Amino acid sequence: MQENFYKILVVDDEEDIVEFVTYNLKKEGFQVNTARNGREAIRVATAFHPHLILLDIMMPEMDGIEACEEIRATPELMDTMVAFLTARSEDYSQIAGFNAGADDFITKPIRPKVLTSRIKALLKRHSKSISSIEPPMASKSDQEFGDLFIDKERHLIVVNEKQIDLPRKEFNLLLLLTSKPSRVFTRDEIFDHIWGTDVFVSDRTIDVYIRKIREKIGEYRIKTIKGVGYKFQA
Amino acid sequence: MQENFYKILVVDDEEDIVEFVTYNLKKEGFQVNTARNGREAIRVATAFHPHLILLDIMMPEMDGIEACEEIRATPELMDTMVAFLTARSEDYSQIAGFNAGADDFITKPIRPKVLTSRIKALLKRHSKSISSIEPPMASKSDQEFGDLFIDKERHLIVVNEKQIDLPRKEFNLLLLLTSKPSRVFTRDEIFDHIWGTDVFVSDRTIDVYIRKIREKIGEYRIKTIKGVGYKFQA
DNA sequence: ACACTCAATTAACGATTCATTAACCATACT
DNA sequence: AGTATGGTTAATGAATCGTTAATTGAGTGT
Repeated sequence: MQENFYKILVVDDEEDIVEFVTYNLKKEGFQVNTARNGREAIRVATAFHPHLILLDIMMPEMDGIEACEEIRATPELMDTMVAFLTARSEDYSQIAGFNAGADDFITKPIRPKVLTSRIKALLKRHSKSISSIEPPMASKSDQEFGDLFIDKERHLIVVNEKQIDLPRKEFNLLLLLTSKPSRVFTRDEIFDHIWGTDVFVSDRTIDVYIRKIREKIGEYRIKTIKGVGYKFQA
Repeated sequence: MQENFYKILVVDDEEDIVEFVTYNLKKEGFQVNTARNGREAIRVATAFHPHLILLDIMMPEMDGIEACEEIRATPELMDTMVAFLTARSEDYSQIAGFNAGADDFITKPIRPKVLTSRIKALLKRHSKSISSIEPPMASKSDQEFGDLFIDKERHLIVVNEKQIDLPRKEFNLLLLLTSKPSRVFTRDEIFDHIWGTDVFVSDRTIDVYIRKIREKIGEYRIKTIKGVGYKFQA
């Protein structure tokens, strides 16, 4: 299964859980988006068109059951699967969940292994029943280096399970360096790649970006080769 | 550099660009051939045996990345350099180019001056042998001498499985000596290649660098030929 | 149209590393 | 022994990089 084709929307009001789940899904190569409550989930889902929505039941604003019902009532989200995240104790909610149109339940506490294998099984089952799933486009999967993930689609990185947004230039520069780890990129190459041959910026500009990136991903990852350039090490 | 010795293959599906680039390269005395897509490029390249292929990324039939991969997998084209023509950094596809084995990239819009100077630098680097000395021994692959590896791309050497960084001048000097093992390089030759003919440095400078290199790679590897120069032995 | 925010860049200075030289030592050859 | 050449170390000078803060400018929302 080419995971990076599949899009998953994670919905929970607890930031910790969202991050934890997102982290683990991304590590498996899924495209992930998040929402904090049911209402937000609907909004994001209609734009993001996920294959699967992981939905917490208890949430402010609009709870999971309601959200699921609305999703099921939305034609564009017809083929979207919904799996509820529930605490083990609240099994009573499962009944309501299935009635609302859930495809599966995943119980907290969440074990990464269980989560991903469950999701893969779900998606596999689903894709068989749906004819319209296209082969994944060749889009290069997100890169991963130890505890650093680079998510091109969402234009952010994940360091130590924390999402960090990078401005465009920082992101492009990081992307360039990581495109071939250990390779030394000269300042000229960097200028060409990020600014192009017809733009001239000060010498110190690159240093400043390197500084900002190092602040965010850790000092040791980008190495300076004096008189030559910079390289990223995995 | 004897430009009319070098053969360049220009590959792009946009007629305008091909003509523009071809015109400028011919004006500089290069032999130029063209192709309109990746598949054609492979075909022409195997017959034309260019020193350098300028490859657009986005093309019908077979894109630049694929073409590059195939070129890299073709033994006869082992020593051919590949430079991608790419739009600016916003398009991430170019970054895949490095992984496909690109030697360089040139960003559009193309400026004739930049284009030709870049190409000359590339060809010079490639025929990595030093201008006056010897026929270009091609392979740009890393060099290996017993337990000494020289990795140009990462700008480091590996001795006894230990990675050691060399400052620029040390690195260049080592590269010069190893470019033709056992050949004796006179002090004058070393000066010419490392410093150029217009810079004058003290006599002892070379000795100091030799000392530093010997410290790092072992004493026995660089031999002094008194009254003549130095040579590296594999 | 306004302020507000933040990315992008530059400016100014500090810090580090590299390159080079100076000064002296060692060796080989005549 | 004397001279020429190379070797070694430490000190100086030069180039390059790092850092912080300030400035500019584009975009966003009111």
